[in-house]
Amino acid sequence: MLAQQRQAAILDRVRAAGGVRVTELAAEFSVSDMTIRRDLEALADRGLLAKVHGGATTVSPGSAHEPGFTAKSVRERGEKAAIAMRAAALVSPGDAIALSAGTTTAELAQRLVDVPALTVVTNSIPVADVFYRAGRADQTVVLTGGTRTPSDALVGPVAVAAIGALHLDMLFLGVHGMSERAGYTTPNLMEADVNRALVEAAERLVVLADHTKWGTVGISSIVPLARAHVLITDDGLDGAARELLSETVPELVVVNPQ
Amino acid sequence: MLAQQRQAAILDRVRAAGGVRVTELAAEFSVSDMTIRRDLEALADRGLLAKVHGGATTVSPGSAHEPGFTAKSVRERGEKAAIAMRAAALVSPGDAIALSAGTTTAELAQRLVDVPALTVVTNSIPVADVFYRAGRADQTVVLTGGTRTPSDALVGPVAVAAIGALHLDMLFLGVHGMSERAGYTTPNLMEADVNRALVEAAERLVVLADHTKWGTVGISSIVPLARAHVLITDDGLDGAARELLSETVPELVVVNPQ
DNA sequence: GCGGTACTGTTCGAGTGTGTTCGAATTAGT
DNA sequence: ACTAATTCGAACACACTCGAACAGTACCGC
Repeated sequence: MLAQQRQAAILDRVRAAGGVRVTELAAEFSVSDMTIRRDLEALADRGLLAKVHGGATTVSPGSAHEPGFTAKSVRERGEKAAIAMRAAALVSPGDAIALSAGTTTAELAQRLVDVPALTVVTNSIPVADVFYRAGRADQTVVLTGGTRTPSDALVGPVAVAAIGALHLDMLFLGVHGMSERAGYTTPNLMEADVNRALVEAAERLVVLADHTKWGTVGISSIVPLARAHVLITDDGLDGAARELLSETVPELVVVNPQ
Repeated sequence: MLAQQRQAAILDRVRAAGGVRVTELAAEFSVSDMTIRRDLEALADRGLLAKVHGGATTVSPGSAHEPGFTAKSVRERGEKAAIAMRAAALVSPGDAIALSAGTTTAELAQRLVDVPALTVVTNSIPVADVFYRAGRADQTVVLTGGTRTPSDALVGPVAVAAIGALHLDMLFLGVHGMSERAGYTTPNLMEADVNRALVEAAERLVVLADHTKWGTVGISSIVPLARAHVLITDDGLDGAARELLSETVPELVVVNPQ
């Protein structure tokens, strides 16, 4: 494989998943850690991604509000991966599902590309990209319309209207915060609108939220905690929160990242 | 084997695999590395691939197979540029316009990123990308929803419905073929639907078509020739066609590339 | 025959990419 | 707060790749 191709592939992965680890990439491409570091450095020099300890993340251009991909997000990748893995188990061949925008759902998308006859609706360009690149003829990917946010989500009345005409088996919703009072929240008003439309369009709501989301409150509420049918989180969640959630959400799934 | 044939074969391989190594090709065609390098250089000079250390890759890894992107199309690049330049002159600050999918409209998009307060509706991910990368706060870019075609256009009922709710000053429509009998055509049934919806949503229709489109008939008609308010083409168009078009289309603009 | 042109192969010094080692820096665990 | 485990980047060695220059071959028109 050419160095150039490897770098392009790395960039794709960063864009799709929000972050990558050096060791992961080294194993995947069968090269040394040093080579991956040099690739990341080259890409970072061109401003295409941001190097952080342990790997790299997408460069978040001036989006101070969006709790963007900092070094932290690379560390949390293990948790997100575990959550995504568990969520993927809920999907069966032939299902029609929706995926919201977010790094966790992008991670989930990568684990769903092999599910036969899947229909996927999403407002996230990176998520749509994951399926598109897989190029399976038996899968249908519908991108909602709308205007683009800094995090590559499509929002606005066009997106809401497009979703309103659809009906789906299941929605996998990635959120930026969850709390007892505010429910599931996001830092973007328009994105909350779209997410609410997705919730309405889906039979079942599966929320994906690692433990760091607990206590975080974004400016805009999507739906109350109890509206989710399933909440998948990780075991970093403290006991009190776990108890509260297990009483509020019909099905609370706590995964153990390794 | 002729050098020409070898270069064509190399191009095929690059397109199919996304990238090739010099040493691989040298072994396959039983020629020296130097010869392969010279082939790659010749192809790169024509913009058909990108040379990288160790081999070559497709010029834009990610954007899929452009139809008939042969050596000929390089000459057409100047024509497309001239057409796009002329089309850009029709746009004023504050306009709300639509751009269909296609290479010519993508070219036009690049010339519109500096127009203040522009609102752009498009079903082409690459076109949306052009504006998004420019990142002007005073411009609004709306991507229609839908499923993705191999040429990165969004099509289907979702796209048609999204467009149905919008009203625009002007549509710039790139077509794959035009003929007296079939009108403006495209090779993709679903894309024709979307294009027709765009035509309905726009006050004025500006068709962009270089002279090679004349006589080409795609499987699906969009609208008759006379439906366009303006047709912009280049001076490679033969006299008979030019006469016919000038009698059919309200305004025929023939640009001169260079 | 001759000269011209296009294509190819060889040689060689410079450039580029990769893996390894190792000490410093950062992070995780208790 | 301290220690153990990762991770980082600089430096080096090695292999591969590059392009320029030169030389050889084949084909063409005259």
